[in-house]
Amino acid sequence: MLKNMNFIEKLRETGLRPTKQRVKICEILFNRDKTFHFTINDLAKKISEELNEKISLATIYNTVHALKNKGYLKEISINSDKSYFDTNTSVHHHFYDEDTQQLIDCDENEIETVNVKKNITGKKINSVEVLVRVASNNHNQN
Amino acid sequence: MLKNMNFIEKLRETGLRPTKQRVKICEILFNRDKTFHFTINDLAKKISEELNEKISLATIYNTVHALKNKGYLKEISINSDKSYFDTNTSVHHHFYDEDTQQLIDCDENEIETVNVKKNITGKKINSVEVLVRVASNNHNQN
DNA sequence: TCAACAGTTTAGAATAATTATAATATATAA
DNA sequence: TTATATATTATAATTATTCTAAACTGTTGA
Repeated sequence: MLKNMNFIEKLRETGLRPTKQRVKICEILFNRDKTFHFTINDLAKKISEELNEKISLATIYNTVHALKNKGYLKEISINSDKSYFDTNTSVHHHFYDEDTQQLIDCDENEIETVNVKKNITGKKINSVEVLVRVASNNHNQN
Repeated sequence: MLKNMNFIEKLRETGLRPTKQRVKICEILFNRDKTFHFTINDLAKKISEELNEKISLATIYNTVHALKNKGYLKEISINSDKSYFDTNTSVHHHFYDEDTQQLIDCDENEIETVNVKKNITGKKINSVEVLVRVASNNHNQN
């Protein structure tokens, strides 16, 4: 998925026009070794730091949503006040460090398969994900 | 926890002044058999339906947060765009129906104990919760 | 190559959810 | 019952996100 390279082709393949802005954003998001967890705000900051030119906030929102809709990004809700995106789009689990408010990916094999016994009639399960909240001291654990 | 009754005493016990508004809100939230999942908006609507007098939105926010801080409510993040509260404050799991956007509680025994193998050094685990997303058809499963 | 069109970007306005403010009101302790 | 601390309220402010409409750009095909 969009790793290391030629984002122009990658974007085109999925029907997203490879505009200058989209390509730049892809470079920032996907030209890295490990998963990147970010908020729109983080991303906007990174863009203005690493790039010379500015990209409008509206475009950042649009692009992130376009990438999300094409399956290149995944949205994760932890806090009501922040929306995180994750470049790791597989079904996987997370640790959330309540001290630093950081998200940490958790490999499938680091949490034993979750056995769900309940069934909602007429519905099928789309995903089963675990959130492990950690902190160094006695925090309020909401 | 604040079930069935005398909310005046209950509130006082935890250092929350039992004002008229807080007692009313407690009655709406906790005078019920099953768990109540709601957004601030849901609650505001319910208040204006079931009560004659109005309670200001600011008060509703303040009260919900006060109740949350005292451990009477739990906040749950599913969508970035909605913040749910839950009158069931125990560590427990949820089903989320993506068709209806409804939260459904899941008893501890309906999901087998989750075995977390990973450790974050220097941190202790506060909670381990599972979110099972369900839908009737092939939905986008973000 | 280039014109035409559809899709995209942009600044700024609009909206929605939440929080802050400051005046008024209320609960509680003495 | 009075003084004081705390709560409520309407409204303003703030924040995150989405909308809008004009200007711009990528792509297609003549």
